[in-house]
Amino acid sequence: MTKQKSIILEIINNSCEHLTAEAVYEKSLEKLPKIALATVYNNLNALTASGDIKRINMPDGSAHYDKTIPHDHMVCTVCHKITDVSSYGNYTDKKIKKAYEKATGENIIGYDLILYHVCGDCAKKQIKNI
Amino acid sequence: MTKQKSIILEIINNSCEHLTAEAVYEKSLEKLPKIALATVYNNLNALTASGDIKRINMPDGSAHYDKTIPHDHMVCTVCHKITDVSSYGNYTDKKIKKAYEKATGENIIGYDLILYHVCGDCAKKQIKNI
DNA sequence: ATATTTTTTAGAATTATTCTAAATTTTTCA
DNA sequence: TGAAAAATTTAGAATAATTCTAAAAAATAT
Repeated sequence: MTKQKSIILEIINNSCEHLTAEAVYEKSLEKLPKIALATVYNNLNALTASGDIKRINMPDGSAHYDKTIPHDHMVCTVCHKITDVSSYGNYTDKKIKKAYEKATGENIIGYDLILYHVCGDCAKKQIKNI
Repeated sequence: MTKQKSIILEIINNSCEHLTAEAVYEKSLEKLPKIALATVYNNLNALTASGDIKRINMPDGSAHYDKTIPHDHMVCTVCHKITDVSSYGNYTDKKIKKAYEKATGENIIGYDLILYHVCGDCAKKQIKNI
């Protein structure tokens, strides 16, 4: 575990946002002004492979990095804002896994779920434009 | 609806695979030897925007295009093979929407679900390697 | 403490995708 | 129908995200 790697992990674990590689790079520059962008990519890949962080792929193809505390994402189809959604409180995740294990006969290790909605701000704007 | 557009739509609707833009381009060359890669990208974007096809973003960041008949995807975490999973037979999709509408208080328009498993072939190989 | 291995750095290279401007095709409607 | 307008296609240049390379630095093992 190098300085670079631990700072990158810390940045992701301390952020409430869903950072892109570029954004992680910019934040890491504040702590390590000499860090290379390639190092950020290396470590994001390594941390994703080891399961310490999670990569989420947005519908527009952009990659964001996230903590591993299990949760789902809800994306506004208009402005693309990402909101975290707990997948725990209601045990939905266990239900989903069970339903799909039954349907497929496979052992479901995990899943990624991205929900789509129109956020409050965009809904307001849409009403105005009618 | 141009020749190019309709051929691209046909390729995606007649394929059982999950084609990348490049793969769609190669298939379309068989029918239209002069088609430009940019035309393929233009039309994939247009068809996605109009809802005639669907773009799926794999965990490794690669984009694949798919028919719009609603279904989910199961990806092998070892070889990344994609398998279609019906989301209809068991009404799971309605249940998922309802559960998350209750949890978030939002109107859920839709969702993308990617399930992870280890496929039969990879499971066999893993056993051998122990 | 020295050798070996791993990681970092900086910049070049690659890949996927988008942009641009001219040519072509399609659509509009007089 | 046929000219004008609008939209699409083409080819290639441009861009952006990511990976690769080779040397330097840091970490780890002996």
